[in-house]
Amino acid sequence: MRATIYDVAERAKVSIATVSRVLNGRAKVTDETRARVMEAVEALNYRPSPVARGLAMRATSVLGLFHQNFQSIYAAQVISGAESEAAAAGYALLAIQIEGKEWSELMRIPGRADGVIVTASPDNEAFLQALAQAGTPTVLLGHARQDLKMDGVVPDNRQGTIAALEHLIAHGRSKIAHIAGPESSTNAVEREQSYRDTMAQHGLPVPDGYLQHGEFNFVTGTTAMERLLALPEIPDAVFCANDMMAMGAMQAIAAADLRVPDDIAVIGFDGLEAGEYMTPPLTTVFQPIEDIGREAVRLLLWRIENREAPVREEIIRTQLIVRGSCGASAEHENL
Amino acid sequence: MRATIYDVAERAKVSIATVSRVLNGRAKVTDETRARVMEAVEALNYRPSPVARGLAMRATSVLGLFHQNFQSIYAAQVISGAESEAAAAGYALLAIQIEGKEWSELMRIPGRADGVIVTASPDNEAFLQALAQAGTPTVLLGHARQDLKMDGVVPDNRQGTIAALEHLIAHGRSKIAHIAGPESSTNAVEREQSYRDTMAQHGLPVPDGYLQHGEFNFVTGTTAMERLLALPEIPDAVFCANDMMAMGAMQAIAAADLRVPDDIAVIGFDGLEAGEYMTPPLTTVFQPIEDIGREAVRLLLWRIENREAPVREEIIRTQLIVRGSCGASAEHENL
DNA sequence: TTGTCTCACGGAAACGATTCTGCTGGTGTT
DNA sequence: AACACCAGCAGAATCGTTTCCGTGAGACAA
Repeated sequence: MRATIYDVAERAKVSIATVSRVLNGRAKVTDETRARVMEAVEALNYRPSPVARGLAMRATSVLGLFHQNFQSIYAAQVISGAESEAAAAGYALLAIQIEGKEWSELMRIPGRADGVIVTASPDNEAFLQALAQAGTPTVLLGHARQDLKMDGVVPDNRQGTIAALEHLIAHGRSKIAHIAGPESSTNAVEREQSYRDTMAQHGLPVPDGYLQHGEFNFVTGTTAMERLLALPEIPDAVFCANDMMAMGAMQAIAAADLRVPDDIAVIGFDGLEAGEYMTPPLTTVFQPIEDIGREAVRLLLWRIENREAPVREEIIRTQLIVRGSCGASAEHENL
Repeated sequence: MRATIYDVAERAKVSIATVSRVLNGRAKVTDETRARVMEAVEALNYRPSPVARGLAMRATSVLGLFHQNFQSIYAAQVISGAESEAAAAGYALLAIQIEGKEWSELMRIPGRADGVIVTASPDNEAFLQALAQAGTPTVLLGHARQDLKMDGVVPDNRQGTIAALEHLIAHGRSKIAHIAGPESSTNAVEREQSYRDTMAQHGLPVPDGYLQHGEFNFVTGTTAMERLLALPEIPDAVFCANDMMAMGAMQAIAAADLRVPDDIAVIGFDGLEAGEYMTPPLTTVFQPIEDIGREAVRLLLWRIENREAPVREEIIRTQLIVRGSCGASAEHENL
């Protein structure tokens, strides 16, 4: 079996309290005793039990990350950023997919973690309520919630959407459609609303059918675009709520023997690496997804230390990256 | 604070032992006492502490998943499959990126988990040795290791590679290049070796430069393809060690004003959804990545129950999916 | 009635850490 | 020489469970 603190104490001829002190450096210990303890630790290959420590300290050094499901490059990047940041602070990361689980099932996690990060979504409301009631420190991937005392990390969807649309408008497009994401995504909802607002503000119409919905993946981008292409008046630009759908849309446009950007301009949202290598390269609203994961962890760790501090919301800036697919890249300008 | 088992016992007027019995159903309890206990549990919103339980039972109901890094759709799918399967069995999943960490740092995880899944790689050797020495139940994403008593889950790289190459050969291609993955991936190494073997077996040459290496992502697929296109004799087919690089290669081919599959046939490996929607659709060796994650968890849970059983290796079958990019799709045949 | 057996349940000892409290012996002051 | 003081360490309580062992009460046979 694994060596325990008792084994170490016995070998070093000290009490377990002293072993603990040496390992945590929380109190004065003679150099000589320290050396004896360290020797025993090495010899026995001792590693403190995180579980026992967790019980004694009422803290697990574990964070939980909840997201609808993990089968996307978006989720992968959030996890990657969050895990790096957590590990750097000595925390481990539990990854949990929300989809297909009852909230009561999800509530078995808080007992294992010191805090959790949860993607905001109307679907999660019951779960969030339970978390709030349990007093689990929680950071939302989405807007902060004063009522639940939960902090938030959220990309600037509105600003990003406005940048994309105004860029299209400035370059002469006016029949601009939108392929939105699912209603379960607060980001998608916000981008959709910003699309409506911005179009209205510029006096541009949103004809029937110009607002299509997808599921943030390639194939629903394609099918949504196909619906747009079946409209009586085909749009001259499409703003997509994420890059995967934008790539799917480009595929549908090519399949219809139309050209991007000449016939239809396309702009995505995310800034995925793959978009850069499309033909033409995808213009996109970049959001640093890994940084969002990192920032969520930072905020959560801060919250764990400052339980009573007022709710915080971190807004992550987005940035329009102009490439070929919107018909206004540097190369195009030079033609 | 959270209610403990003592609070429940007090309210139900029973001992904590009885509360434990009721909750775990391990012994006979009167219906009447059971009801009293359950009432108290509800009223106090009691949830047993997984940490205390873990200490008492010497089991955490947590599994660890280690992978080089999580910034790929491949990693996302492994995590997704593993998490689903683990959750179904009542386990939670810790996700840990190996890259950038010392093995001693990684060894802080085993104490938190009942077992771990690790992607096999020469880079991880020291870590694997430490895991074996610690006696942590371990399943490799790769070949089983008799010497370390670790089970393995591995796709049939050889069979998949042979299927892809023989398909190309059967359709008249003979100047077949290979874009391999990094040496840190045992899957990549196996595919590369199988490529050499199969080419040799068919008496086909592998000229200088026909073997290029990438890093399993889009951009290195593009650059590797560019190197192939700069060769004195351009290949008439490229077999890529994964789909992302294959898509990158197609991009490079298009940029050189050559046509897929007419000038150069392309086959990938993975079966990613996105490949289906390329132009032309990507022919690929499909491997069920999520199932690999699932199977690894199943194997690990079995191993935890059967510590002394002989080492097992699960081989996951791959399947060639013929689409447009190899020049032999059904549509093409019908021309 | 007495003894035996079984069924429900209570008591208490783990599990492996942290940490509060208090003891001991050496140093410094007067 | 007497005392206070402090540094360094040991003892023991504690965290919240599970589970072994034991006990009292009731059922049943003798």
